[in-house]
Amino acid sequence: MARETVTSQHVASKAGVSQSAVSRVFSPGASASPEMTAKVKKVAAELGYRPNVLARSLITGKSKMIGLVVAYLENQFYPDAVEKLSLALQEEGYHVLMFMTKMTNDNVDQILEELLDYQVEGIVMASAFMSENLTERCRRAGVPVVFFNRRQADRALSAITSDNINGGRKVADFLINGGHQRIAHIAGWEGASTQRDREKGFCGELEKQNVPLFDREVGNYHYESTQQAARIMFGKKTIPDAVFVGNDHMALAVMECLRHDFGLRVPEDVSIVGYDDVELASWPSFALTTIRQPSNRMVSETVITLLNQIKNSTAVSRQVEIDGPLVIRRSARIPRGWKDEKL
Amino acid sequence: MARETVTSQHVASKAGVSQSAVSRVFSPGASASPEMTAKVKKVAAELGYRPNVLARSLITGKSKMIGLVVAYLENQFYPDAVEKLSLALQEEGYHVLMFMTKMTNDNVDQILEELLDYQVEGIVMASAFMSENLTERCRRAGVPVVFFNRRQADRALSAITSDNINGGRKVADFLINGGHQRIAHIAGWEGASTQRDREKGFCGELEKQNVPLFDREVGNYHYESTQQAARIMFGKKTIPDAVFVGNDHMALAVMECLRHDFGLRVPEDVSIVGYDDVELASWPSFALTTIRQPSNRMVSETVITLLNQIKNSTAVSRQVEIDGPLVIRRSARIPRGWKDEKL
DNA sequence: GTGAAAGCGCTAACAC
DNA sequence: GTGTTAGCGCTTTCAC
Repeated sequence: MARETVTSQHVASKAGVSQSAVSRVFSPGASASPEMTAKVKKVAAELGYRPNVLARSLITGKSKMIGLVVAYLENQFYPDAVEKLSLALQEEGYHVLMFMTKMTNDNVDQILEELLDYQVEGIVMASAFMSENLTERCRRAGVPVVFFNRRQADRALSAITSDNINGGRKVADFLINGGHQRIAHIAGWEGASTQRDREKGFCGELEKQNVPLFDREVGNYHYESTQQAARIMFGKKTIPDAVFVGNDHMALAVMECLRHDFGLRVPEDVSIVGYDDVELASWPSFALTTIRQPSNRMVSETVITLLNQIKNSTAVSRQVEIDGPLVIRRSARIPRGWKDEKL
Repeated sequence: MARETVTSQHVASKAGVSQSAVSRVFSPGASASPEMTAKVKKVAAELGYRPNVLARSLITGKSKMIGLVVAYLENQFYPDAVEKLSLALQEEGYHVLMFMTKMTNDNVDQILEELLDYQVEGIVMASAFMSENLTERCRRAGVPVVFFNRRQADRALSAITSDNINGGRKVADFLINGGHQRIAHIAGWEGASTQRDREKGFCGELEKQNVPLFDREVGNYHYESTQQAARIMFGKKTIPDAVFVGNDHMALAVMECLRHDFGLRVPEDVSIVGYDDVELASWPSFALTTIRQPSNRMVSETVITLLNQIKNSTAVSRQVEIDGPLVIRRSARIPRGWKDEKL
């Protein structure tokens, strides 16, 4: 396995032209005559030459790489988003340098330093948190950051989310109108803005309509912890007749637990509402009523925002909140005469 | 957002040392006195200097990047594997440049060229196919390729899979012993070695035990196509009493279809067996009997194989097949007196 | 142990 | 349009 790198110099010598001529032939904007182009491309093909992107990056200052930081792929919403994001960026000529991290911000800082070391032109943070210190570094390095499905307090940072507050509000209204008496909440990780906003909207609407929150547990976005939370909540003497769960992934865990551990029926005994509208939510076994997060639009807004900031360093940061509809299926009792437009 | 790059030269001037001294301080193996190290690190921290990995790569020939090509993240097995692979490579100081592709090999060739342009040190192909032409280019470029969950005909290429033939065989034996009379198969994409091997083992064992294959359809690893396949198979006058489905993702699609479209019970009316043992398979709603693909071991073998070939260019390619157990749950009738060891 | 100098493979002025 | 020249930011001889 001899690493026999073919350089532009090799092509140049063999074609009897200058090295920079070869460079021009492979540079989209540069000027080269048809004959030159033909001759060089021919020799390049023979030798199997392709420009070294790293060397190019060094000089242009454009690596054409985007750093993607993602915390966990367990929740189907993320693989789906990662796939779409990756394809969209490829479409634009960018490539994704991917980093996994844990939800807690232990090693995020280190990971981000590494990303910057690779001279990425932009960073997408999906379900991960970033310290003040780091955001400052990114700013100084001129590397724009877009948060996907998370807000940061810092308005100087771009963030693309669904309208989580309004989503939570919709769920509360829907459940109250469904005549539920004991409405509970199982929360995701409280460090996430997504969770805080959904709960804020949800509880705000309950309060507004003078309905107390019957019970509350935390599932931390994990299947096991969520089932444990459900076992505590439904192991009590009086149990909720409706639960708003912080996302679909947890909502499904709750449904599994209620049906199989407690023999409860959904929605006859308990109504369940989730958030995200992942693929699984539509499976007939679950038919989960949920708020849709429009991942297509979230991804395209992310790409637009990021590329805009990359290309135009004076571009201002954006906080985009995309409204998502309540998708009514069978996991929650439907209010009489309910019209979707009501929301 | 001024892109104010801090170079080793800046640090050198401010610290009053040579540029190469700064380089040495940041090069793991190089020799620098404690005082020098302290002085340089101090100034570097003040300036926020970090070495430019791209420039380093250009000279060392080591980009510390691994290309990962993945076809679809819909099947939970892959996000799980990608997460593990990414973490394992990060552990070893490598980073993942990720490319999404379509299952058909339309644009894989182009994507691979782009990967090579980025000077990746190795490539992991997960659920994607690679043309002869490209494998040759990778060989010439000295970039080792490891196939994950796919074999290639070319023995010069490394491949890590589970023992799919034996897995298929186990399923057939299990179903026959369960007293099933009409055993069918719903296949994944026939272009995948994984599919061919599983079916080969499955049909081979049926034949050996003189049991005919009752019916066969193709689901192409997609939810929709699989449900369509199931509708055809179960829309006939006589239907199977057992189906081996090409992977869990499809098996779950079949279960949903049987239960909700046909009102059939699993396993009382039809036994279902899948392949992979994804997280979902263990959910009580499905309790899917399946062959486990040990993703942890598959990932670690992938990393070992790849890094070994990177570090030692004379390292020979490996084809690793990891045996996975039959995980017996409730989706398929269990033979009387069945002992796991039998397999 | 440290500095000077060369050069990784390429792009981008600059003359012609 | 094309060749010449000068670097991008770094590692790596090579003297000292």
